[in-house]
Amino acid sequence: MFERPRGTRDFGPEEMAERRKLENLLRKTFESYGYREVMTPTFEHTELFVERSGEAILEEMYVFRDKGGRELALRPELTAPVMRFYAQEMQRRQKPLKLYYFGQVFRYERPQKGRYREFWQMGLELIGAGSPEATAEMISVAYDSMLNAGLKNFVLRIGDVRILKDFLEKKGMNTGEILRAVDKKDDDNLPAEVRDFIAIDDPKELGAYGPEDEVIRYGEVLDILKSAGVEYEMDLGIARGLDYYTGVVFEIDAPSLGAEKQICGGGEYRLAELFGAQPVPTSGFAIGFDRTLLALKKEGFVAEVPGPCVYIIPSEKSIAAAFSFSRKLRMGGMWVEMELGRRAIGKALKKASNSGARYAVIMGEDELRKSVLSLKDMETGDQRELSEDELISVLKTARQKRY
RNA sequence: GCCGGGGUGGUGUAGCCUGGUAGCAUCAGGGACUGUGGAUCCCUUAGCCCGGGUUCAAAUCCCGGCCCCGGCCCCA
Repeated sequence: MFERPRGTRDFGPEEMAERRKLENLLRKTFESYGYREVMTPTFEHTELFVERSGEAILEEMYVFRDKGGRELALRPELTAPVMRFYAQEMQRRQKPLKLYYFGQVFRYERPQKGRYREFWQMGLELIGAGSPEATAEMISVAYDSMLNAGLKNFVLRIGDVRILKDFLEKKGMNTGEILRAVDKKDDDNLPAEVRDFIAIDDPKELGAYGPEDEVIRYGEVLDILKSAGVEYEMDLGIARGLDYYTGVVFEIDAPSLGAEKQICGGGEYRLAELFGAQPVPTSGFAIGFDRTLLALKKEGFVAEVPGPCVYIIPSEKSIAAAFSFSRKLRMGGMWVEMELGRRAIGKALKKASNSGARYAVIMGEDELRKSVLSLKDMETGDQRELSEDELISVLKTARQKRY
């Protein structure tokens, strides 16, 4: 027997129903804000990701050399590919350009709950709009995504790395170590003044800090969101690892997930230049699809498993007729199952019942003699004999109601 | 990369400490029920993660590997 490679998963029909349901809820939210989907390759030149994130990520990527000697990597994230796509082919599109994506990404890390080597991200890039309202809107897409997905227990935190870094620089403490401790809220390893700074929870108290224009922008973003009813916490301790974030940043946590609780992260960044495009204000975020689903399932998220509209049970003599009748119904868009195992009627009805079928149609010897079909309502148990046309109209009505 | 827990039919589990016939439930297939479903009863298929060691004998004890789970590190 073969085993799955470490950190990968198989998804059965029930799980796929859940995944598609969440995917559709998120897509609808993104599209309600005018984002349009793009897709990029699953692998890229390794250099693309190194350029974006630094040499260190080589350790955490699936990298390989192809037969032509090219250095390639399975994508570990989608912002760089999308920005590469933008730089290459979409620079002259009308701004703001709103792009979203959904796809799997790969990271060579030690798997644990909510952390896999192949996982899915849905995210967006807002290109060519840097106003406070643009950023506020981008954040509210993420917030609404969680609301529309039905997630109850989540926390949106909003910070600003430009203000944070300005503060730390002025104190001469802008080191990676401090940044990590800040990001982790590791109070024991933080100087008191840093602790006090990241504890500020009202933008009005930022007057004494700088840069002034950024403090104003940050406050505006927060005001807009607040007046729109978006619930958030101010958190200047969000460092978001990378250098290319330029201003407002945010994260969403699902506390129920434990160690791997971050389900969304993003902010304002500068990346276009890195890929050879004209400088353009950009922001975006990525939702960890799998973690979001895990959090939802802890709250009872389920995908309804639909059953067929009709289950058709032929006798041996009516197989051909049943086959073509089934096809006729399917052409009308109906979900139709025909008994394929030549089971006795009792067994076939049990099958029909287990499949969740609304109706069963029996095309047996008796029906054949009388030139009728028997329609059995699987919920009430009622059964009556109808002509083919009558049956079709009953099924069409039922379908409009429920299917 | 580090620390800890675990891996028994498709699924969920008992057995492991104290070595000696792998048990239960569920699902699936079939039958009781020769034209009427969800009940009941019966039958069948199917299992000790992999490799090595100790032993007369290993699911059980020991070592290594693989995989899963919780945490640390990392987290674009």
